[in-house]
Amino acid sequence: MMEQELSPVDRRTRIIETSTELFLEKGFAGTSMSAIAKACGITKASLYHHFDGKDALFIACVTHGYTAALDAIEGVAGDAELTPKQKLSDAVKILYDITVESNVGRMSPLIAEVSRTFPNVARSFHSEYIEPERALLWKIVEEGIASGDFKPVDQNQFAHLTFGPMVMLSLAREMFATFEDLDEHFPVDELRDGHIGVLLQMLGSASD
Amino acid sequence: MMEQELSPVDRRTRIIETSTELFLEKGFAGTSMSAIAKACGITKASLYHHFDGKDALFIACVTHGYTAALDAIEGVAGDAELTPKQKLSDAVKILYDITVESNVGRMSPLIAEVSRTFPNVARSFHSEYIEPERALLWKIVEEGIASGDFKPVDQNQFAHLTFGPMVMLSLAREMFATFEDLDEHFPVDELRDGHIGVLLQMLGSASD
DNA sequence: GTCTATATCCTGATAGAC
DNA sequence: GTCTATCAGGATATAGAC
Repeated sequence: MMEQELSPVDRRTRIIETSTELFLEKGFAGTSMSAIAKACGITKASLYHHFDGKDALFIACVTHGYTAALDAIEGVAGDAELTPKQKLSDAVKILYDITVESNVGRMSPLIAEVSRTFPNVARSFHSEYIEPERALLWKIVEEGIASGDFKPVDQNQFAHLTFGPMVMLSLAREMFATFEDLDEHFPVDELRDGHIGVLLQMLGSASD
Repeated sequence: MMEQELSPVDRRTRIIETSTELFLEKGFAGTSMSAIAKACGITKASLYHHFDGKDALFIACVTHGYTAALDAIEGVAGDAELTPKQKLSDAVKILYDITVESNVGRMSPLIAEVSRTFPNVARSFHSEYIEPERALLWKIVEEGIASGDFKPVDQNQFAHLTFGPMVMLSLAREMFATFEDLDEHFPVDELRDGHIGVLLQMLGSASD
């Protein structure tokens, strides 16, 4: 099968995905437009045809994938077939996937890097991604409290203890990405499942 | 009082502290040697007299402060006057201080940024800082388990749930450093105290 | 130890042909 | 939309006087 011609939007998406990889590897300032162009197989001038500049490209990278990630959690939160306990368990599993594995989730150190230079990037990351994510999770907990499945907890405290471990795991796996024994030091599935157990215990819904 | 002459080692320390601030603000690649020299009130050439290059300076910044941070926790872990519960509570408080407020703790996004370029920096951060920190905390928990004050828990799981929230808090406060309502979104003391409560609950030592 | 001056390379970004 | 060629500025790093 021969190489398919790409539509403009697909080509833009390809550039975004390629440059996101590079940003994640070398940081924002450490990734040059030349390097991105080369990785995309085009010249710098062509790259500048698609994006107004490095800042605009970076912002596109950060924004890309917000909705897909949020939709995944929304799918669980809105599933009428599931009990609150199942919803929470499934939602946290998806959040681990998003935070630890996906590009959106792995972006946090990059946001920190540019937070002073592009405060608006941090703002949008917070309002368009972090806040909706927290709200979706909290919706599940609130429902469980209302139905009597969960006992009342403080919202900020619960978010702190839910997102904290998975964010650290994501950060640690970026920091120590070159370790050959990364999975031994930071095993995602094992830590995630134990974490879910503790959260259900907190909500007074520990054992079956 | 007139400006005191600085010893060579103090001058080096001053450069390290000044450049650490800049690295934290703009990242590694985003901070130039010119900017560092200017902030230190010397020229680039003088800066290169003290450090072999940007890499060496950065590594000095990361390494600087390991011991001071670890000594603080060791002081609590070794205090014979305290009960295991008090030790744990005090240690976590100190860990919050270190992780959220101190330069060493705030370095994580920087390590992530350079993790592929300088894998040895990540290695040393892990072996000289992260691992000793985990070991000191675990020593407290083990003692509590041995004395019957705490019930047995899994080491990795406990570390995941202890360090996770504080690391995320540190990262979030870096990411959203420009927010005027930062303390409202991420209040350190409140989240920390609630977190300690949950940890003690996990260890079966919840209420007095 | 600090300076001025400079070397060398790479950066983000653009002009204009095809 | 992609290319070659080019710009002005900034990057790391060094040479050599004081």
